[in-house]
Amino acid sequence: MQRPDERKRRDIIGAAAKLFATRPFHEVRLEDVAAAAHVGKGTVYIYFENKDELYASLRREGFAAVVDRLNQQINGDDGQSAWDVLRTIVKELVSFAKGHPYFFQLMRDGLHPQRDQAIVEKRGELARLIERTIRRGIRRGEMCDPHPQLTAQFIPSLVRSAMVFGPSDLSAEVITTHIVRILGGGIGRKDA
Amino acid sequence: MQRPDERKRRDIIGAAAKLFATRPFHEVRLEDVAAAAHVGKGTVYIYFENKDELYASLRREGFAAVVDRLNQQINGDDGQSAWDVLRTIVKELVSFAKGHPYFFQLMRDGLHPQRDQAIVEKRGELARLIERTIRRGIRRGEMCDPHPQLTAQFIPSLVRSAMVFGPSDLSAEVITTHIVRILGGGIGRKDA
Amino acid sequence: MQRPDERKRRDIIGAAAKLFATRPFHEVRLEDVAAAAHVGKGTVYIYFENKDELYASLRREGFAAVVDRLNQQINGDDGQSAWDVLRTIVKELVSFAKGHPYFFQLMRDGLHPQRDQAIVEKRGELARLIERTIRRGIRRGEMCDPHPQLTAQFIPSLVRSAMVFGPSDLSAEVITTHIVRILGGGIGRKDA
Amino acid sequence: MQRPDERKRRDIIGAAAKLFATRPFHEVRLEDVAAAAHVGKGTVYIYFENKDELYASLRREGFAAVVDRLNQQINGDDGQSAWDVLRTIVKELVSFAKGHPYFFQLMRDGLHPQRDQAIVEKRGELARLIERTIRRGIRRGEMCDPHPQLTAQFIPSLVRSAMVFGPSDLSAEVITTHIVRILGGGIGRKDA
DNA sequence: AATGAATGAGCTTTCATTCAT
DNA sequence: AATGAATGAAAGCTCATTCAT
Repeated sequence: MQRPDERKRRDIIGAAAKLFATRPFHEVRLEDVAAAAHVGKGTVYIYFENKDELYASLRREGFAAVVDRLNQQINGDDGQSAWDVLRTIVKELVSFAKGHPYFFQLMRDGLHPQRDQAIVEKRGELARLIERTIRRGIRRGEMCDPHPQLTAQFIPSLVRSAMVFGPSDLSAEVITTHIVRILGGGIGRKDA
Repeated sequence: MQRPDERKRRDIIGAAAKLFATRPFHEVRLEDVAAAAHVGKGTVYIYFENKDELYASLRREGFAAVVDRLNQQINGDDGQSAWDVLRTIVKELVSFAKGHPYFFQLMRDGLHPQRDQAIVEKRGELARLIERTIRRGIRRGEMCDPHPQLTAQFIPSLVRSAMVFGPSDLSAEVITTHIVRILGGGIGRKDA
Repeated sequence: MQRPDERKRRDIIGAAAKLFATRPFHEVRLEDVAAAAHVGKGTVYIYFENKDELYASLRREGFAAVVDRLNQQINGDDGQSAWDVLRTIVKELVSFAKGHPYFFQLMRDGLHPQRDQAIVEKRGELARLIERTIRRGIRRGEMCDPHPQLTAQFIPSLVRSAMVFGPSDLSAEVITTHIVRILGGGIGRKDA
Repeated sequence: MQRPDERKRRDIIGAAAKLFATRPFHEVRLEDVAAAAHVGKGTVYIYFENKDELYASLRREGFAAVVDRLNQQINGDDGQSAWDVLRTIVKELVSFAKGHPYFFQLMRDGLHPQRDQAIVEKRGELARLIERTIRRGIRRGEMCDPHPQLTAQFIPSLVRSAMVFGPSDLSAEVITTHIVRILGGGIGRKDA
């Protein structure tokens, strides 16, 4: 007697992530997802209610993974400056994006939007995490930002932008540095 | 590309833009587009080859409109500082986004991506226009940016980000100012 | 510009009736119905919501046709005796059953039962029509029946029974006569 | 046909009877049957070849049970009048129908018909048993029926009709009496 | 023997596209 | 040119059946 297999679920999610990021939703046939995950078509329906649910799970879990990773990286040290934390956040986002090109693209999809409350929730969690860091920076006198909430939304977007539209030969390091640089001082002339 | 009734063509594009921005591609039925444009289903096929072409046209023309507007605003005065130009660009992008929320969301859709070469081309045109401005700023000693190409991609993304995920009660003025402010000096502490 | 075609609807109903009576519901593929009606698969969905609805329509309209025919045959003459009317009813039911072997079988299907209110309604209409005749016979002293409502249900069942399980070589006349004979005097010994 | 656990087999048959009588064949999932019988899905396949076979077994055994019961009731006394026997038959049929509403409905299902030869056989056995009684009545001068074969089919149908479509508050006694009454003398006026 | 996870044939249904009017 | 009825390819999904445990 077999038990539902968590590993199989992850296989399916993985295969789906790849396919959904490769082509638009309606061009991904469930049969292909199943084949890519080396399971039967019906098996997908054991682990996911339907195609929409599979897609939503994908995004939900992608967010959760990022947020978890960020929380781990950040929570430990409390002595860090807000800028250290912000750099860590950007660095993690970029590194995650490089490692999971599929997830990241799906996570910032603005067209399958507010439908799934859990995703909105997760996105908000990420945004709040960033916003909190900025506000801490302001309190500590390290930062100055009249709209930290808006800026918090900007940061993942900058990462996405670099990944999706930017030159493909840039390293994670370069992208991270450039984003932090802009946040730090813009692109105005630097004088001594 | 003159077609029998140019007004009808615009009606269809308008209706399509609204629907495509509201729900994902595969949930937009051509029948809905036709109904929203107050034409018959067959009529859509007189003006557009097929659904994909309609979607591509939409995005292509959206880009063209933005680029045209920017070119008009910028080309006139050549005496302006690069910062003036950049502020104009951001302002125009935000204003266009506010006026055409549908177009703008579609134009930055990262999921139906490099398929249509003409769109990649158009997106590139916009990016180059911005990049050129930054490079001019650098040449004139007004700006300092080791990756102007990347920064050029950032700017429309910031606008999109503000529109799609930002608090919905922000005015165009506020958004513009915030983006320019970050580009100008980041969110670091401002000292005299 | 074509208009929805009532003839096409009847074609589909006809083809469906034949198939649904030939094999059980789940063995009737919509594709076969479409083929038998000489229309495309999608066309069926223009005229009927789905397979269940098609089946229900079939039964609904079958009942309506029988009831209509009976009403026509009966309403005219009011001078007739209740027995004349009852014989007409049986005769019509048998003749309808012989002419529409498919409809009749579907109409008395006891397994797709109370689901569709309209069918229950129609079945009730037929039953009441028969019951009314019996009650009239009782009032006129021509009949004697302590449970006319139950007897009214018996009559279509006798017809169905003869059609579905009876020897297939019996003529409509013989069946009608036998049913009326039983109703008239049972199978007890007839003495002068 | 002894099987490992005869009780389990009966559980499955019982659960299946209930479900198959409640909804049409294609809406009964084997999983539901298994659940209702408190066994695993695979277990059903140990006792029955497949779904069709399960359904057929159900009906076959239902018929066998009825026929057995009737034979027991009848064969004993040979001194009885044909009417006594006929009344016993009707009474047993009604009582069986009340006790096994599921079986009885299925046994007269006209839509899954002549497929299974064994069922046709069983149905024929019941019909012959009744027909024989009528013929005996005729021989003894107690009955008069030009089509005993047809009448034999009528009798179980009348029972089914009363069960499925008749008012649900009628007792077995009333139904039996009414059927026998009709067979005995129809619904014509009774004169001294 | 018993189970229920896995499978995929096969069904229903949708919808882009065609085309007669 | 304009329409929407008609079409059927193609997709999602179900569920009878199998089989590893």
